[in-house]
Amino acid sequence: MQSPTEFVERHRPSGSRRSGKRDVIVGVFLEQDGHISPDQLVDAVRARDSQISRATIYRTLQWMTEAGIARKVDFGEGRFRFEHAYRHPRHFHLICRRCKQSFEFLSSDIESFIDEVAQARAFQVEESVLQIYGTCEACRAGRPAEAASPRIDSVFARDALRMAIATERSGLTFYTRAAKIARDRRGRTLFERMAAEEREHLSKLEARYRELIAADPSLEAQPTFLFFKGAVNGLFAAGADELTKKGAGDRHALRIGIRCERASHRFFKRYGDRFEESEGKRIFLEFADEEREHCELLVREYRSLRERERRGGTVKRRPRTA
Amino acid sequence: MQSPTEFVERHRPSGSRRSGKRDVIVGVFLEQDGHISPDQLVDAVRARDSQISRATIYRTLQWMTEAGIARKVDFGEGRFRFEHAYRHPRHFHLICRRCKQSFEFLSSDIESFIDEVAQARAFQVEESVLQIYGTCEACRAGRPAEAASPRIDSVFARDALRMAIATERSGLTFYTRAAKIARDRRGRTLFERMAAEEREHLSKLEARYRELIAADPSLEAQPTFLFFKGAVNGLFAAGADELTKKGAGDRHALRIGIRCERASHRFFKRYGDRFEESEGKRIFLEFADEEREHCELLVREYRSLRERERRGGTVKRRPRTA
DNA sequence: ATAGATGCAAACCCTTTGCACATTA
DNA sequence: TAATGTGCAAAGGGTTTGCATCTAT
Repeated sequence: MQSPTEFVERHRPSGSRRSGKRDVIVGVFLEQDGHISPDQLVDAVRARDSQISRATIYRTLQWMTEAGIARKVDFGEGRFRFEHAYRHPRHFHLICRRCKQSFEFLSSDIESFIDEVAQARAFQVEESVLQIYGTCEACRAGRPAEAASPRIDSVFARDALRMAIATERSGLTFYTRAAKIARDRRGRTLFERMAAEEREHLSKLEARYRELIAADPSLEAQPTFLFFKGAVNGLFAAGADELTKKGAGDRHALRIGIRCERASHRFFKRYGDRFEESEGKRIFLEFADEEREHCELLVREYRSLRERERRGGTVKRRPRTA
Repeated sequence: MQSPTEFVERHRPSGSRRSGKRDVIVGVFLEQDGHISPDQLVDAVRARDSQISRATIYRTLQWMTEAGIARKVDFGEGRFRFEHAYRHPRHFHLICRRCKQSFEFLSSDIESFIDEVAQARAFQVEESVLQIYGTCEACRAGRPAEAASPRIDSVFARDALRMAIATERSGLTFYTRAAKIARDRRGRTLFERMAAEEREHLSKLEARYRELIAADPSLEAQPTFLFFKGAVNGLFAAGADELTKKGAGDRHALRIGIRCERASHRFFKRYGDRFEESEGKRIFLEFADEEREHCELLVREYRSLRERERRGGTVKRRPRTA
């Protein structure tokens, strides 16, 4: 796992010189969590070190933003705030107007609809900002603001795992059902093997999940960071439905499987790529890899099945290029 | 349909006095479309009338915002912009960073996921801001910015109609299927009647749609304003699916129908209520009313069916309160 | 030696406000 | 007449910048 220093080094632009003051500012900034205003940063920096000018802090904020170390956010307060990107994926915000606290989340569902809208307009998206203003639970209940949650990084990892697990589960359902439905023995064997493999991956992912929770038991109770309802439904669950509806043959089932694995791969890959270095990112990319392997396996089987059909003359339909 | 003057009168707060200058500012403001900055408004106002002080314009903008005539928006430019609410529902924005133009849209899909996220956090939503930054089609193609589209009002009405039509269609499918499946004659008759009614409403809505398009043929080609994929799938389509899956009996089918009509009613009512006075709002509310009537009809039939079952002793299951 | 970093204060931009004056109910 | 609205200029907050000075490469 990447350290803050490595993170900064990786982002440092080539033309720029090292400077003690900037290092202090960047260091202090990375220690903050949440979305701080330049003023807050000035206070925090001055607490640690001597007299650093406000201008330098503004300049360093700009420098960090350009380097990708900081993100400038605007909560409509008439001034900007900054959040750091270290182990901190882009996200949306729920903003309490009473206590000014903000809560972060991501939703692959919302993002996929955003993509859809943009596509309908042939609009090329660079950045999406979603801010939900209102009153948080604590404020409505008259309770004091809650203690800061653990670093978002772990919550993100937790949800990435949950997402992978949910996908793996729907995959398991899919292959189990496919095995039951399969007509020829070889197809059944493959599907059973896939089901077994999903089961194995599943237990690995679950073990990893338990490990994560064991390392920090408070993690489990943290509110969801990554919402992904449609994502999972859209992957294997829909495929499993399709299986039952159409009374599909083996080859058809294979095709559905390939489609699902491919969609799943693409999904996890895309998400993984989008995020800054983090545990969640790694989980996504690893899972994307597994899905790619599954996909290749199915494709090989599909080809071999068609080959056998052709040779054995048992071709039921017109040969079609996948 | 409401005129700008009526609109302003309806929103004028009781304590405030009439004033010629304010009237001019409000008038000029309502003529603008898009999201204008105070500076732009100053220019526009001064072009029409004498010397109105910048301070007055700022004060009037604040006055309009409090009165609900204007909405303050923040595109992260370090200053605010204002858009008027006259025949102009709240919406989300696609913002082109190159030409600074912004495109408006709404998505019931996104909004329902926002609700879901908020609910998971027990967060009470007051306002959601979604801004998608990027490059618009015209800019990417090197074309000049497109001519201003017709007033968003008509596009909104068009999409409200499309949405109602889509819902009506899925309702028609539902009742047609229900009629086919129905076991007893009376149930079949009811479903057939409902199907006929949906068909009639459908043709009315379609006529209205054609009328709208005839009044302004350019309307049809306008990009979607209101996205509603999930909404329609979530209403009758899911109900129709359920019918086939479960091989439901008449009573069950009635229950599903009631649930769908109710969901549909709630959906259109909620949206209608949320919008400012506009043609789209009216369409939503009218449609909500129709769905409520359907719902009542089904409920009456459901009660009578249960009554007959009880009297005739043909009660198949435990009597349960709906 | 030279480009980049820093401090200071002034400038900037957008917006709000105090106060005297004008206007409306 | 009493409460609002208007103009002017000044103040306000947040942010950027010009310029002299310093410092890392």
